[in-house]
Amino acid sequence: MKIVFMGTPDFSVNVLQKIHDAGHEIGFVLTQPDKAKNRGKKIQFTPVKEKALQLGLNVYQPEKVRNNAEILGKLREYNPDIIVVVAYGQILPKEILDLPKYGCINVHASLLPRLRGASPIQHAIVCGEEVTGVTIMQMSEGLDTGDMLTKVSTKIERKNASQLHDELSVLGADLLVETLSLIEQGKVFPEKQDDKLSTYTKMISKQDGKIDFSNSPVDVERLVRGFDPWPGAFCQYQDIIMKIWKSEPLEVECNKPYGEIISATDKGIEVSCGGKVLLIEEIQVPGKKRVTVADYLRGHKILLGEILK
RNA sequence: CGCGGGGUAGAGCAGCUGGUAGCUCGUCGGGCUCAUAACCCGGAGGUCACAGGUUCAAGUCCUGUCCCCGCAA
Repeated sequence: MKIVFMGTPDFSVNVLQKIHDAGHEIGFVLTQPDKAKNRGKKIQFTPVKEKALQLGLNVYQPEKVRNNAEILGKLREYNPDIIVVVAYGQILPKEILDLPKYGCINVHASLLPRLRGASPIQHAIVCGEEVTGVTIMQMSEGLDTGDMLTKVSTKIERKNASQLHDELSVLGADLLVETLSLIEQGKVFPEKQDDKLSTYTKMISKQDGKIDFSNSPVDVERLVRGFDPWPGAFCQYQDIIMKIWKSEPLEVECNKPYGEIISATDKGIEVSCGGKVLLIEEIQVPGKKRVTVADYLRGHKILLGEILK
């Protein structure tokens, strides 16, 4: 098929690669404009741009696709059979959605209609879902509201966001390629989403990683896992920010003030949390790398009775 | 040139105003013990990121480079 690809972050890269590997013709690629990022504010290409250039594809990076005559012109000129959108980061106007023969399809990292929106992977974990997956849908004007074409699911178990992200990226890429051939053969059967069952996820901000020790240890552990590697779950110990990367909820009653440090051994830091106990096993302080609590204790002290907040 | 912390034994850290490196753990050997992540004795292990410079002498001061990380975006 003649395809135009739109995507931006790492999650999209696998999909682009596999479409290419499957032998489809990719007319060009749209990705977000390069931005000054990270330490030093260096201009960085988006992951999709990196991959597209490596594959020898044309790349365009419009600030806005809406009301963009140039992009619309290029699309009309190329006349793709279908547009594949994976975490592009811009809302497509109706004139683009309706342009290709098969319209626009989107790879979304959740089992729709659950977890629509910007951060389905992280929130699948944070919200305590047991199963999540990828849905390929026909795009419509609403946010992740289009008809569903195909799905694949996986158990979350104790995966963190990074692991789940990588897994869903691969599953999604394979599913998309499969879906493309189903579309070609006319074998897809669009299914409407039941809006009553829908949930939405908003964009994550740094502050969302702040731990509230009045919540249950199970919830806190999910936050830790769901926000690994970004933005990370954190709290304050004395005057430093302490990130928590691994933890374990303990089924132990505890009536100490929320956040109070009960013990600190090579096994971890036990902290009062929502009436029970959370065992903190891996931490990070500013300027340093992630370390196990055992390692941290080799060179630092953790004062019992201090309150994490 | 966004702000800042850091690179010292396998791991985590200390080392003040310069004088050939120390702590905890691990590791190896021995001892004690019914036994141990316990305890005792002893040992190995470090070009102090890299390259220059200042100095009688630099991990410790100066300059440059590389790498890691927190914040901010």
